[in-house]
Amino acid sequence: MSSELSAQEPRWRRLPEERPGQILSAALAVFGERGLAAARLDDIAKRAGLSKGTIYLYFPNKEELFREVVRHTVISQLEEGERMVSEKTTSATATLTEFMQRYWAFIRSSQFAPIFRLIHAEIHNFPDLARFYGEEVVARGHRLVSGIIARGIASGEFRQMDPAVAARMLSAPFVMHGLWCTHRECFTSVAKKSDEQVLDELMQFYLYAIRPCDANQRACGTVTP
Amino acid sequence: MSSELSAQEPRWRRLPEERPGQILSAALAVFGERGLAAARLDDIAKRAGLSKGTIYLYFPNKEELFREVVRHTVISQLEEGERMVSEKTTSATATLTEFMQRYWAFIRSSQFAPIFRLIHAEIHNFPDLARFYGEEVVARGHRLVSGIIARGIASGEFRQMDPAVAARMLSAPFVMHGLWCTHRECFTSVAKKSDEQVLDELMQFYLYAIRPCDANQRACGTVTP
DNA sequence: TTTATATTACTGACGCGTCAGTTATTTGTA
DNA sequence: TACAAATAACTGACGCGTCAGTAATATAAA
Repeated sequence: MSSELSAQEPRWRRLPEERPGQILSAALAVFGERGLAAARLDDIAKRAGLSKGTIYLYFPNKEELFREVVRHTVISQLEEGERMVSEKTTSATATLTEFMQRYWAFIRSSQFAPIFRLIHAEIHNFPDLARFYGEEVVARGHRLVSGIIARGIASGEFRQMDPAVAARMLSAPFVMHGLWCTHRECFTSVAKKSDEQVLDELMQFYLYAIRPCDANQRACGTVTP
Repeated sequence: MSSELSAQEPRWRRLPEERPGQILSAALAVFGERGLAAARLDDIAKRAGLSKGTIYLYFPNKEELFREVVRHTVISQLEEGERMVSEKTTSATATLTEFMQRYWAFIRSSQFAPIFRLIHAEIHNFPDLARFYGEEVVARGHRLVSGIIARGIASGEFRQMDPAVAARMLSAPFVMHGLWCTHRECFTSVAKKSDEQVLDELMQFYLYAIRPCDANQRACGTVTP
């Protein structure tokens, strides 16, 4: 009924190496759209091009699959971040500029928004994952930025300030603008802006916010000890 | 069997005026914790101190209850915001400072985080609600800030810049820090900070970011047309 | 032929929504 | 004021659909 003459294309192939990855990325997509509870394993299976039973060959249950989706995605992002870090030692401003460009690209990638949504949606039910994310991703990212900022302060490129605070003040608008841009149809504030424009606005605003107040560098902004 | 001597305390009272509000606030709490799909109507009923059937006397189904929760909460917040706006006409800086204090209080209230979570979690399933939120709350808030900023630019209190951009750059870090502070146990970056400290950091950073570059006011930051 | 891999068909728990029945309150009547 | 009768508000058990998870079966590879 299905295939007319079908030169015996096998109905399916054994791909035990690739399955976990296929399942995880399909699951990320479906979880990201529907949320954990409303996501159906049948939909994940269909999206991954296999059947529901197969998922249970690789993951013990839905909850553990969810955990693995988050861990896997977050960790792969971390590793990508690591690569970004081990870089040249130009001026702090140049380093920061490049960091912001890459950070924005990461935030606008297809992985960021769903993971953000999932973690915040399930923060009560999976406090361990949220903790892991908060420490291994958010705090870690903040520490990375902190380092650049501290270097810039020392060199006189940036004004005197708490680098940890400065890191949060960079991260926060990037993340929020990422969310807004992911749903431009809802958030009219960024509806007519391109990603490049938004990045530009973010960079200009931030660089102004951390620059020394006068050319010949003396501490002026209030310093948080 | 149940009540020993019980001077016939009635098992329940007829409160048709108050029921919708009770149900809505219980629903906000449960939806906020569990998400739409995982929330049980029995739990909402229990929390509101009544039975599941009663909910269906006031709301046609779970989905419509959800819509009403979002609309009701968002609108009541809007009205509170309106009241805040119709205020004195002091300097733009003073107005902005007071706005930031109230904005932070609102973001740290018990209503903000669950609503934010719900809207972002269900953005695919309830695009109408998300749109409503994006336009009637986010964009509207941004317009409000825009106005203050524009006034400050005109008076020379703030540097030359696009007020719409400035509004987003205020909103974004406030919202993100609100989320982080709501889950301090996960986000170590703000774990040891009090709400007041965080607000202080936000205000100082932002006010520095929008102040004119030199005392005798000339445009200096790059201006986005 | 054997085994690992995958599919299909099935089961059982769970929760939404319903509605027959119960309880509080109001209204009519003495 | 007392006490039915009528009505409005509310309850909770149950039907029914929907999946998560499992068992039985099929197919590819070795």
